Amino acid sequence: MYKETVYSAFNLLMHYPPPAGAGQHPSPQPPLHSKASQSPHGVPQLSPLYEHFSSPHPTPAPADISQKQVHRPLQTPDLSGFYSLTSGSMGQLPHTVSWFTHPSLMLGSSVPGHPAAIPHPAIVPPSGKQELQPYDRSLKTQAESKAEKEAKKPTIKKPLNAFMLYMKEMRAKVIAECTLKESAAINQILGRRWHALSREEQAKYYELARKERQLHMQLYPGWSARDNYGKKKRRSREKHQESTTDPGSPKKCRARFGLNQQTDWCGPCR
DNA sequence: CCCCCTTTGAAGGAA
DNA sequence: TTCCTTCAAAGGGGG
Repeated sequence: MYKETVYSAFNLLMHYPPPAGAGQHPSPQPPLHSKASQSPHGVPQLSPLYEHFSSPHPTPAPADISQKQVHRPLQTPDLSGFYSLTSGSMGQLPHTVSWFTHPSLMLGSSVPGHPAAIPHPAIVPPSGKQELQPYDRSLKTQAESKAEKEAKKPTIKKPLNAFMLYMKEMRAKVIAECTLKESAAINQILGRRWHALSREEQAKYYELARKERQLHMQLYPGWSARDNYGKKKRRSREKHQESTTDPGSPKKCRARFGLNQQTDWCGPCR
């Protein structure tokens, strides 16, 4: 059933491409959920994409989809459109960064008892593991059961941003080139390469990320990034404090030295 | 077993 | 409006 929702959302997007000019600027796209009105590049923000989901398309607006999307009629997936989008209009991005393969958006059937029921990769149990066999439930209080039920609620992951999509695509290549395996080191390289990309090249990923966010919002209308706060164990605040000797990340370093985050290199961190 | 590291960007809350 | 915090992915390292 979820698949149909994905296909529907996908078809929706195919019918309602980004506004004219979208994707021509590599600047981050306007937040779909909110608030900021200016991109880090200083490029005027595009209008919210919700506008493109209004009539005349018969598909209900996001607010209408809430809680009722599973009842939407099945739509035939338009795979030709999908492939043309990912390998054509979106450049040479591999399918690994497509909506259908991106774990946070790749949906499986979650219909209970359905023979083909496959858990949704984006909706993962908090532990990421299968549940153990229940022990004596009679020993649990109602409050405990409630708390446990709450804790076991599946997690809907955040949609990937442009850089995350870029990382997903380029990681294997960097690993092959550098024979490195540590993700921290790989990510540093990817961060530098990201800044070395032209705006046109980055635009592909910003556009893809925008569509990811849009589809995510379609699929989970009431979802908030805040929902996942606290689900990860975080390191102590003390460790987050910057030391005077450690230059920190290039981002922080640029901020400290008053450099442009988008165009300036951070010498000490390079 | 599970958190840390490391990156950028999005989002939300506080000031 | 600005600043800060958290979380998305990834997988080796280390407690």
